[in-house]
Amino acid sequence: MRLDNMLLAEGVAGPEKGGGSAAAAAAAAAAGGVSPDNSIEHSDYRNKLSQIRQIYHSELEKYEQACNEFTTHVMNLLREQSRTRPVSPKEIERMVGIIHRKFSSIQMQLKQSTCEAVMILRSRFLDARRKRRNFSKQATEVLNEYFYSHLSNPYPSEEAKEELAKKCGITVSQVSNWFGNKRIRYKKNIGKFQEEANIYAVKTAVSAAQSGGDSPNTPSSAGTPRYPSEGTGSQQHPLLWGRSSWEPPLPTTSASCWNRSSQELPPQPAPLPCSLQRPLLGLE
DNA sequence: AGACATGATTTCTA
DNA sequence: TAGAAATCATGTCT
Repeated sequence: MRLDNMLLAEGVAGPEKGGGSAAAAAAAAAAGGVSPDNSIEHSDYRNKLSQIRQIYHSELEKYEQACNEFTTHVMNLLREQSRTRPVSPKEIERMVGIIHRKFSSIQMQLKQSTCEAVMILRSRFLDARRKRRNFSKQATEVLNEYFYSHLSNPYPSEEAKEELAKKCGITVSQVSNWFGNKRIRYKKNIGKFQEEANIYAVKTAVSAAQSGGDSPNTPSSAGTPRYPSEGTGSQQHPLLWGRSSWEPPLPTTSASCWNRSSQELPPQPAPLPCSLQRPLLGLE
């Protein structure tokens, strides 16, 4: 029964019209992404689902036919036997019951394997990792601008995340993912990001100079040359992220760690690891 | 084809 | 429960 329900829900069993499209739409919605080529993948999903559906129905038909044929065959046999021995209606009923049970268990297997096929298709369709798309250049730019102009505390608030998400045309959780990835990758390899940081520092500085104020997305904080001083007033590199005392794997360059607690409290001028004593971003 | 980049997921922790 | 860290899976570049 559960298998039946599932096949019905997936549009494999049940009426042909629109079969699967609802499920595909639901799957697409669950996937969360609003990719431009969604319709392509959507139709791909539908095609595959209708393939499964076709196989399922043709197999089902075959089984039903075979079941009927076998039943009549057995009935004929019993009829023949009734000439030589008494065959009660009860016996006939029993035989038919056995045959039907056998065939329904075969049908069950068919349903089960169809369900599996649908699940695999669905998981492929839904698995966001499989359909990962890089963000647009403009979106990455917006995120990077925010990140580098908040280097001292790259933890956007919920509102900031929402605003960034809106600007970038992505979801809030994608923004969170992006910042999570960015923070960890930045910390792991600051050297590699210095050039990028410098570029955004210049950008922010230029746009600040042009607008004669803060850049629109960095209302309260300073851009990179002005950057890390967000709240600290310190000229030291105040990067102190990381909820636990994070130690850089290679304390060669101006390593840093962020402190989650620094989100709530204005960053303390405080105990920077010696590795933070040098200015960051190759601006020394 | 392989290396690297990057978005998403999983696991763990405070 | 948000974030760190590790890892996965795909995209992109050479």
